[in-house]
Amino acid sequence: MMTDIAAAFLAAKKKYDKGGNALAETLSVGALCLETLHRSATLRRFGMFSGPPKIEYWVAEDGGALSRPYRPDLFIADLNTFREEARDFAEELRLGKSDPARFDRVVYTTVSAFCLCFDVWKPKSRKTPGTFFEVLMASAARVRFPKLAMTKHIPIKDIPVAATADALLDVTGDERDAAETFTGDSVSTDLVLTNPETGKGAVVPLKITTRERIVQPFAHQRILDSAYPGQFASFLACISEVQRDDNTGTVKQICVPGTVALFQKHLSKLNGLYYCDIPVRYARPDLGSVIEVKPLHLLFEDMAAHVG
DNA sequence: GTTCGAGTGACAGAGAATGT
DNA sequence: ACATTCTCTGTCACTCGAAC
Repeated sequence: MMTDIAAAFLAAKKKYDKGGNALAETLSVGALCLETLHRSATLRRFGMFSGPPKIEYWVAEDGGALSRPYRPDLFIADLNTFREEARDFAEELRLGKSDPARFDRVVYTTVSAFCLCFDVWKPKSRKTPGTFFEVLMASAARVRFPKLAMTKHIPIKDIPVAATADALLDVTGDERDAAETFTGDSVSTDLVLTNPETGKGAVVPLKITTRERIVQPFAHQRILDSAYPGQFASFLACISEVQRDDNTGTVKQICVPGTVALFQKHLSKLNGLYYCDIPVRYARPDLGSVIEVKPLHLLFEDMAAHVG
């Protein structure tokens, strides 16, 4: 059964890589995952996030293998309901306006169903769920913004290194010459949408979890700020930040609010953090006053506002 | 073939919270 | 007051798959 899911995903990715619109395909993969979970796994309560507020999490289980925790209140468990919601979601994207709750729930369910399948039946494959999230959101963006150019890389051309980086090192003349003539630089991200008319671009790093890589979007934004001042804005899009604690039967939200605030104040400014499932710690006003943390359905609106 | 990036389990140190 | 446990954050090691 995992071969079916993997094959369906591969076909969708292939179409997306070739520049096609793979939204319908990725949503179908989500439905296939949901169907497979109902047929071959048990969906059951796992435990609570300690809060406040307390939040209930469920897991998928098969043959002793447990999935990551998911939120049943955001997860469309019924297959027929999901198919209907997914169809409406795609239609609304085409029209350029989305129902907020539907947007978050469809994305959350599609990605979570895929993750749960991989957690239970192909746990060694760590990278694939993140790629799936990327293909889904990029395909959705392609439908929502047909006029914007879509890439994954931003070339950094002909910018003297001495002018872009802070003068932290007192390099010798030879070293500086070597650095200034290096021209192969490029910022590699998940998704970049650029308006050909205004030249403005939205950079969207897409991550299942930011843990361990949180510095990356800030570093990229900093590079872009010095290479193309005022042109690019970053919108960090994530699903959730949770981890099972099997010792206590609880769910932990893995957050680094101090680090995020520090980077936002002193490294570079992201336009915002966007979550399907905003971690409790990130929803608090002390962090919100430093960086905006919003539900995922506002992502496309905010991107549109930036690129014009 | 090799290299590289993404995601995850595990763990360590600091400091806070709790127990005795 | 002291000891123990918990929480928060940062880091390492590892695997897989994509890219070269």
